[in-house]
Amino acid sequence: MTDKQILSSVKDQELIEKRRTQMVQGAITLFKEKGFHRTTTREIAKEAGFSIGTLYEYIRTKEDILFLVVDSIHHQVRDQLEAKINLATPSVANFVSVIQSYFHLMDDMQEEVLILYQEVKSLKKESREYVLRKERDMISMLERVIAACLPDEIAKQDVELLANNIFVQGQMWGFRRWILQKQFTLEEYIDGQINYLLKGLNIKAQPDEGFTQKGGV
Amino acid sequence: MTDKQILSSVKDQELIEKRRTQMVQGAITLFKEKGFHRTTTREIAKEAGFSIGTLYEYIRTKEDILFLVVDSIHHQVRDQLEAKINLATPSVANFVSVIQSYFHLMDDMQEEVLILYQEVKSLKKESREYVLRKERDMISMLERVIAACLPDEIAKQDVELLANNIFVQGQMWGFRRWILQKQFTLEEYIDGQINYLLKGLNIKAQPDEGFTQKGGV
Amino acid sequence: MTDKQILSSVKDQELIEKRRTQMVQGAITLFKEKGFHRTTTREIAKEAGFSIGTLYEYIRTKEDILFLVVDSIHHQVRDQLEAKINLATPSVANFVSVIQSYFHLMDDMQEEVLILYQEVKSLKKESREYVLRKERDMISMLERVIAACLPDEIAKQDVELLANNIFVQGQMWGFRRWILQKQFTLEEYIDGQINYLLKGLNIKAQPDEGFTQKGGV
Amino acid sequence: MTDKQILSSVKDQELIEKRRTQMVQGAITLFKEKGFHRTTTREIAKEAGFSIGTLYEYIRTKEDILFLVVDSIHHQVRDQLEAKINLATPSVANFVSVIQSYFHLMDDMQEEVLILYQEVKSLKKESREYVLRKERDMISMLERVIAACLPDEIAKQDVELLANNIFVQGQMWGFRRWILQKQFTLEEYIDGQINYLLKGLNIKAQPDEGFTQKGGV
DNA sequence: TATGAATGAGTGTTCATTCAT
DNA sequence: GATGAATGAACACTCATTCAT
Repeated sequence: MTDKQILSSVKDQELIEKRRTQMVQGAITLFKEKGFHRTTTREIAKEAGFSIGTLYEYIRTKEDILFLVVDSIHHQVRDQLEAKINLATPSVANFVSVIQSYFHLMDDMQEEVLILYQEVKSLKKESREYVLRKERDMISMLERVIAACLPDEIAKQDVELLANNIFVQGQMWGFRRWILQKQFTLEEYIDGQINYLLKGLNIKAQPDEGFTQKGGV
Repeated sequence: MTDKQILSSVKDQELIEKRRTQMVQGAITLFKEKGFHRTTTREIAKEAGFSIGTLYEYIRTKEDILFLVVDSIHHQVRDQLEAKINLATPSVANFVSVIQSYFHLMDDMQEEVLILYQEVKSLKKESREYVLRKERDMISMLERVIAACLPDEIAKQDVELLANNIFVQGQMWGFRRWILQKQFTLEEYIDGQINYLLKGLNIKAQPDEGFTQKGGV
Repeated sequence: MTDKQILSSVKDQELIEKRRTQMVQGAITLFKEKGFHRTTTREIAKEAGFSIGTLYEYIRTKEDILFLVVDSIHHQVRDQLEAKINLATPSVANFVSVIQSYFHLMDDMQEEVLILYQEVKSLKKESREYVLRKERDMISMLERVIAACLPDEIAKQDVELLANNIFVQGQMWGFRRWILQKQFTLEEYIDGQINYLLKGLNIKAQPDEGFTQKGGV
Repeated sequence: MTDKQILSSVKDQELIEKRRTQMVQGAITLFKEKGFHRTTTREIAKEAGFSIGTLYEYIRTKEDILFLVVDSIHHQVRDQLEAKINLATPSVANFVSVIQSYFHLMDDMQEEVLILYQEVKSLKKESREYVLRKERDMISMLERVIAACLPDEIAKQDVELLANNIFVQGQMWGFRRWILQKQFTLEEYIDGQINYLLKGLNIKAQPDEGFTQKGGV
């Protein structure tokens, strides 16, 4: 549904998907290093493994690449987060576990998230709005988890604020790594944040164990 | 101390300061609109009120301008925040008041803070580290306020985490305005955040009033 | 005889003719709109109803298409003009009628003639000379009509000049339409031109009627 | 008054004029050879004697160059023609002399006139209309000459037709040179055309001399 | 000190043409 | 014979930076 918006001269849908995946992977690699503006379409083509002419068979403008990249990152985050959410038997432990997974995910995708933050404003209005809508969806996912697991304790507006805070605290681990990652290990950071969250909600944390799952996400 | 790092062909220190102030103001105006990469040195010179030749008498490269801009924004934030901090008689109310001031400040400087977030990575390593050091200073200010006003209740690592959270929550109001400012007024946002902070610290909020000062920052 | 000069990978002569006809029709449509240089081979293929690969099975270069187009236009003009010429019983009325037919033809083919004028110089020397030879043939046709119908009154060089003038005045109706077609109807234009022609030749025009045939060409 | 429409980053008006003159001369040289589309902006810059960057200080787009070229050619033709027109004591001889001058001028400027014919359609609507208006002015000049010198003999619509015919016959000498210049010398061509003109107007040509001035234009 | 014209490497993008399937 | 994905040379245009005045 996404990719249809980006026009391609090539007709074979599978090929389009394959080439765009290559393109996006190459672009992400380069954007991490040098950002969108300092990266050349030629460099992206080379990194993706095909010629500049071929690149432009699958997109119309450089901005299209940025859109595909941003969209792809969102998809990854969303899909992986969704996989962690199981609201069959909602509970505080359930909530905690989702938050932990989300923080680990943000750890894995630090640099991708940085791209999101730094380059979204380079998109044209329409694409930007599309992307922001996607982000709202992700926050909604967190809201649903909160509402399901902590049902009676918290007003609608508080749910929203909480979801936003969690969302940003996860991203913060990555885009403020130069300070946070000197002061905390990931586990410490997660424990600390969850601790405050629960206390702020007047929920008792289990006293004798950290919240952090041991095995990573 | 800052400006000495940026070389200028001009000798007159006062003049340097004056021209750079013009230049930075022009640049900020333009960066808000179009970001660093899409803004031309010519445009900056024009906006500043002098010629491109003159511009280059006071800097060496376009990146120098970005550095000056980022540095200037930091200074502004820092100075205004410092003015709000009075630790003569530390108290919870005192802490709350500083946080409120900081949030109002972040509201005023939304777009400047956006520049910080989106363009710092365009600085060369050395400048970037300089800028990040400045940011650390600001977080330290918050840490000092926390440590002074809430002395016994909170471990060192928690202070750090808290300071970072507050710092980012303030910035978040601006750079996530497209979602937050649809859901909350500034006062609601501030009240909500402070509420959680204090509850997370097991401090009772005064029951019969919002925390928000009425008269703006 | 023409098409043999343009090489094709395909052997079947009928197919060649069919495909080239499609190609030429598509190309003319596009050239009218945007000219030769602004029209893409891809666009021509699409307009012709087959793929770019197929297009190149029937020609060698883009210029070949232009040649085919120009040649085709010439053929059309020539064939239609030839059909109007009947020198069995030559007379002034006969002459007038041919001229009228020619002017009507030029009216019908305004845009095609424009292509001739604007793009012939884009042909390589050899093709250009071929095309110009064809044009000379058409002028010769006019010369023959003049010589046959107005035999005694006019020297050889004058015949040539006259033929050229008539030829250009016909084209002029199309390629200067932005001015002529505001000032004259086609009938007025034809009458006017023929009037001068005959007076310049000291031939009396029939006093009580316009020369213009009523039923178009 | 013309050039103001083409924006330049350079402020010095004299310099603009100088550089644009260089540019236009270089461009004309190249357009004669290869036409507008096959000529590169870099080639124009080189031919003009400056860098591609400098070229773009004086224009915005390649089309601007074409406009300047077309406008310059028109100016030249117009100015030179105007210099030949002296209607103080109008007479048939006067008329003949202007026509002769015009034909000689068209001979001198054959290739420039070709550019006019072949490239005007590459201009955007607005510029094209501006150029066509200029051309109408030139035809008006011819109309005025005709009306002044041959006052009683010819209706308004006939004046218009005549002016257009003369105008095109002049240009035709150049853009149909491959045929005309094989059949006629310039003098023969001029004599022939004027001869028909006058006969068509029932004016007696002086019997014992050609009309052609001996000394060229 | 101030100016602004000059520079040219670099960028996004196009498009005629090829060739494996 | 037909297809259309791949190619890369070529192009118009930009912009940070310099330097003579």
